[in-house]
Formats: sequence, C-alpha cells, structure tokens
Amino acid sequence: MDQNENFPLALATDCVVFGFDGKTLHILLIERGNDPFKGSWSLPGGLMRKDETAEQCALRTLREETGVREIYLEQFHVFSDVSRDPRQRVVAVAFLALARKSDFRLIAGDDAARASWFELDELPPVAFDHHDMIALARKKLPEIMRTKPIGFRLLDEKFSMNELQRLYETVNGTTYDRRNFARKMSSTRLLRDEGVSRIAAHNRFPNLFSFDEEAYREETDGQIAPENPFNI
Amino acid sequence: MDQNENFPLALATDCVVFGFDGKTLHILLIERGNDPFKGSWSLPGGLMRKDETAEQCALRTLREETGVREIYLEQFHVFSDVSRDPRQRVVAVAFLALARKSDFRLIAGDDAARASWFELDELPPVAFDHHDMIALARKKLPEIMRTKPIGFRLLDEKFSMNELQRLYETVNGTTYDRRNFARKMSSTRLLRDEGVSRIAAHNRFPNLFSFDEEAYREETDGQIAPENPFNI
DNA sequence: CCAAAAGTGTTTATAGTACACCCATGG
DNA sequence: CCATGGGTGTACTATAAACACTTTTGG
Repeated sequence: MDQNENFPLALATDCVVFGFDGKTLHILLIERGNDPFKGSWSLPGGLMRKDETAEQCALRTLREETGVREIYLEQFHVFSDVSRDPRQRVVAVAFLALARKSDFRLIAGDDAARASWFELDELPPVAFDHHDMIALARKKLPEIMRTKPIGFRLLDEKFSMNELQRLYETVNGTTYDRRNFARKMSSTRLLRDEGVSRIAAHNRFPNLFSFDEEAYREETDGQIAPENPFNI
Repeated sequence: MDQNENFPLALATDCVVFGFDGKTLHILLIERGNDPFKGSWSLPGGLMRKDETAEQCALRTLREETGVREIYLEQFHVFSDVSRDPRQRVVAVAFLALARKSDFRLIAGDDAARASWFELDELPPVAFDHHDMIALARKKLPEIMRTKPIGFRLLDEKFSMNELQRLYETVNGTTYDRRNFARKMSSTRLLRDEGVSRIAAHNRFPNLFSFDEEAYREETDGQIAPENPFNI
C-alpha cells in the first residue's frame, strides 16, 4: 500500500492570486529565497503538512510568504508531470485566488525574499511549471466569474458601476455598453446601493454599490444556484 | 524538502465513470478485493506510480480494474481530508469520466473482485469518501456538458435526436420541447446527419446523427472556444 | 476650459418558448 | 389497435444590443 516504500513523493500547493487595479489584472509572485530557482520568481505555495488539507496548506503558505489572508480560494488543477520539479517527484495542487489589492500589505516570509504584484502581461520568467499554472488560471477565470458572484472580491467593498464594468471587460477581453451593463447588473438584485460617493476624480460623484450576500443567499437557498448570476 | 522524511503520504486517483442507458445515469463501481473495505463497493482507482501522471494513473487503474479504456476523463477535485483513508494519509485526485456503456465488457482485475454499473439513485454504500466524490461529480456534470460538447460520449456513435434529448433532460433534471431542442441542436452545425436508421422500436425509423468533431474544430480553431456550444 | 466618468430611455434585432397534427413501426 | 417516437412551422414573448446628449467634477 505505502507508495513511499517505492519512491519519494511530495505534495505541494501553489496559488495564482489575481489582483485588479482598475485597468489590468495582476498576479502575486514571490522571489524565491531558496533553491531550486533561488532568486527567481514563483507562485506562492509550499509543501503540504501531515495535519492539513490542500486548502489549509494553500492558505498557510500564502500567509507565510505574502501576508495575504482571508482570501477567496479554489482548486483548479493538479499538475503531476513526472519531472516538473528537478529535485524529486512533486505533485502540485494549483489554486486560483482573488484578492483586494488594497487589503494587503505584502510581507516577505520564510521561503520568500519578497512578494510583489506583476501585471499579467509583463510577468518575469517564473520557476517550475508556474507559467502553465498562470495561463490555465487566466483561462478559467472568465468561466468562474460567470458562474459565481466572486468578481467583487477583486474590488473594494464599495465600488462604482464603472469599476465593476472595467473588471468584467478586462477579464472577458471585451467591452460592454455602459447602460446595458448597468441594467443587467441591477436586474440581478445582487447589488446593494450604498449611496453616492464623496470622492471623485475628474468626474461626477459616482453611485457606489456593494455585493449583497444576503440577497444572493436568498436567491439560491434551497434551490439550484443560478448558473449565470451575471448574465454578462 | 522531502515531505516523506516527515510523514507517510500517498497519492491516488479515483474515477467517477458515468454511463447512460437512455433513461438514467449510471456509475461504475468495483467490489473491493482487498482491505480496507474488502467486499464493499468503491470507485475504480488506485495509487499513483513513480513514472505516471495523475491522468495516466486514472486511465491505468480504470483499465486494470474494469477493462474500460479510451474514455473521456477530466480532473474535477482533490480530496485531501487528513483522515479520509483509515490506513495512512492518502490524497486523492478525483476524475470525472464519460463512457459508452455498450463499448465495454466489464472485467474484474487485480484489486477488484468485480466491476458493475449502478443506477445513480440506487447506489450501494461506497468506501472512503467516495460518496462525496460521486455527489460532486454529479453536481458538476451539467456545467461540464454545457461548456463542452462531450455528452456524445455517453451515447453510441450514432444516436437519434430523441436519445440526445433524453440525455440532456436527465443530466439537467428538466424537460425540453422536442421541436425547440432539435432546432437548437441543429443550429450548432455540430451534428452530422447520418441518415435514417433501419432499426426502430415501436416507432418510425429515426434519423441518426453523430458528433462532427471536424466542424467543432473549425468553429473553435484559432478562436476562443464557444462557452456554451449547446445552448441548452 | 477640458478630460473623464455619470445619469438617463427607446428602438430594433435576436433568441427563447409555447404549441398540434398526422405518420410509421413493432408487438 | 395501440403505444411510442418521428416529422414538421408559426406566433408570441423576453432578452440583448445599439444608440446620444447633457451634467458634474478636479485639475
């Protein structure tokens, strides 16, 4: 039964953490403090411990290496190529995460000299097969954001309709008509009107919204979750 | 680095194989020939070897335990609860698979006394956390069949429009208007008309169709894959 | 003054849905 | 003869998409 009698195997998690600055998507990378790939950039992650699940490991390593916590996380793929790690056999569970960039002050931890955001289309070379992980996460992001109301987790708690629209436009690589977009979003009843902002930049004070989790629970409770809450 | 110096860890795959008999969904289970859970039913699967990826392991164990080969397979979740296996720490990569029931003559292999199909709503108790795996796979199936044209893999190579409709109705737990369903399917241009069957059962000879992989590749080549090829 | 975003409705096009009659087959 | 599925078209409804002008704000 015991695989370890046959060959050494380790299990790790890696997190593709997305951030959004209003214009482009960003990825959170760490500069590796140890070999292999010492000094190069990689996704935050690390080896799973005896007493934790993959999810717990992902959260812990994120916290240790970047200071990021209380974040949206979901598994999206297992990378199990035989020689994806030069040291020994390591199978990685890859996670996709969404962060409010403003929520976090990045720290450098144990295994990471420093953590930093990079624009998605200006990424440095990354270690292992992390490039593939990022590409796959990016490919899955639109579908995930279509099927679950989680895009909000990339925005501040209160956001303008314009910010929400830019997010969906960036993620889906398209543009939407401003009025049609607002109408669709409002028709979901999943946005709570938070009144008018007192802050503006070269424009009128925008109306702010927040995601109404209660309304979402009411809509989905006891029923099948809507397959496309934002029909965008 | 080496996790195995700290604790014993094994990696396994388990496959939730769906079949369809025209009326209900079925799941392929094996009767376990070894402990733990000897004599009880479980999903086909087994421990990953040194020289194989998760996908290869899933295909191999399926072949060894059930005789099923050349099947549609995709990862859908990693189950990593600390005590999901009573023996030691085992993390499982769960796969969802679609089989043409008629294609396979089930065999019993190494680790499996016998393999057998069960109706989804008449499953026996299953080992480990396989019940959770089946439930999650069943939950994900509609979404997967909406976003990829893989439902065909549950039907014979040539199928009638009625068979296709029953499949989608069963998977999605709903009913469709016969004429609207046929119109939508035909409008995708992904069905090749194979002419009239010479076999019928208490009804007119139905027109048969097959999935036109070539047309699908043409539609998706160089472009983004359609997010909803069958808008059903 | 200017650039940037905000507010606001209507019309047209497309897609979805509902619906009924007669026919062919095997038992 | 009867149960089962097959073939076929139209009208209605709902949703999506296209589209322009004026206002507020900060620099």
